[in-house]
Amino acid sequence: MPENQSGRSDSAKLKVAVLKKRRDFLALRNSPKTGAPAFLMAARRNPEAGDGVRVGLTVTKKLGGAVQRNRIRRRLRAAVREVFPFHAEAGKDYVLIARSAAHSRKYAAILDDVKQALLRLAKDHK
RNA sequence: CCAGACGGUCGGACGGUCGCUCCCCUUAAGGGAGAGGAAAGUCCGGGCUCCAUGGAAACACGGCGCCGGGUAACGCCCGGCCGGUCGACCCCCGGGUCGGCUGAGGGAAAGCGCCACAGAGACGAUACCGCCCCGUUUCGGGGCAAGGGUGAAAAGGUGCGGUAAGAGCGCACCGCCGCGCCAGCAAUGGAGCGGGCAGGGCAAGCCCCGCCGGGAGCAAGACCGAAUAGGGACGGUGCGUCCUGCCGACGCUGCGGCUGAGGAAGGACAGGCGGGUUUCCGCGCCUUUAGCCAGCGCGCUAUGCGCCGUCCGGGUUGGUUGCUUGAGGCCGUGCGCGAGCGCGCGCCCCAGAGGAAUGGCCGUCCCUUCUCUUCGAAGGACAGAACCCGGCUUACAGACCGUCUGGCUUU
RNA sequence: GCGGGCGUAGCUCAGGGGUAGAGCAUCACCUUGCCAAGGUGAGGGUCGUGCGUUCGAAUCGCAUCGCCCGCU
Repeated sequence: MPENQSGRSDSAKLKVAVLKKRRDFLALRNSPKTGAPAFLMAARRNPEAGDGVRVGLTVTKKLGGAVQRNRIRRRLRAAVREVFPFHAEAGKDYVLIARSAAHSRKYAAILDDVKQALLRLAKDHK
């Protein structure tokens, strides 16, 4: 896999869990954010995340009907699955808020966006 | 062959790789299944579950409405009747036949209400322009409702006769009303006889008649139940009070006082009457008539608060279930014009998530658009299951099939 | 899942079968040295969309689109 060159090795992959509770999403509202053409990313250190990370997706009704929203959610989830195990910070909660460009932007570009956003958030937090 | 209308069917195909949800099997591996015709809107009808295990009637409210059939049921579907409209043909100008499309299509001799403007007159109404007769012909009296005009609608239509002019005044055809007859399960139709003809429209206005409907909805409902907090019972223990205090579903006195239709704080912290109303029958459950205060009587030796332990009840996050085998699909066959129904001991099992799976990338083919010489580039209609069925409605690129209509070509 | 409401002038709203209206805003004129206020007048409407009932629909019925709200 080329994605692990600047990140962890295969053996050190992080476990990625799903963020489910509404209060966890609300807690992320005032956390540091960074933007990308296809989404907005917020992160927050949370002991409940444990060794891995937890990720939640937000796709609002403003972005379209159920078909459009499903497609956006699936593309973002595929990107998260590829990038997060190697570049995310352990013990953190992440939330990605989708924007309308997530529907038509090239998948390779989204992969790069996710990676850059993770690096930016890690640097800001120091 | 092309175009249009209507109806029906389908609605991208195959493969590689990395993943997701469920099921099977398992040490691991592995195998199988995985969105729609509308899954949508939530407009109807049911199943299922709860509302206490109920029953009956009336009222209110809501819905439906030609007839027959289909169905678990329907406001759906099928067939028929009648009406409207379009086309073709027949034909004595009126009508008939066939075909397509279409109709929320009971009742206006139960009652109430509305019918603006225009117009002379608009609901059981009317004589403006007129027509005709008579008279002292600018005018008056009488007769008429055929013609003009208004209007959505003006008291049957057309023709002939008739008349002073007219009029169902008379006649023929059509329409209308009544009567029985025939055909049909019925809606309705047919011919006959009689009557010269009788005033409308709106019920998607109130309403009348007939029929139907108890309410809520899988976040229904059932089960298991952590930590913490809190409730109850019992036991132990410490302290306070017994000049007392406290309790009582004990009683009395006080036209006593204060508070009371609330405030503050905290909390998941148990609650109330019983289907929209009424009546009748029958039944279950809860509560004790606001509390505090003062005094008296009676009763009790305890009682209150804190801590510890055991048990019990409630039930939150959460988990399990309901949850997918069903008015099921396919094939064959019989009945029926059809919607559909029956049969086979025929074949099949076909999504079951819960911040919610069916996705990412790549290749070949099929379409569409662009460039148009190729190479090539972009894209794939409408749209995503959430308890399950039957319908309706709405959205939809393109392909195919059938019926009808029109055009062109050929024989 | 269940239920309710609203779409009318640029804005806020009346009108519930018979010619579409009010206030504010806009424009013009009067008034003033100028502006504001005031006065007079004018323009501005697919009544969200479609189909139907009716002689006639913003109004009645059905469907549809958009927005808002409540309960669980």
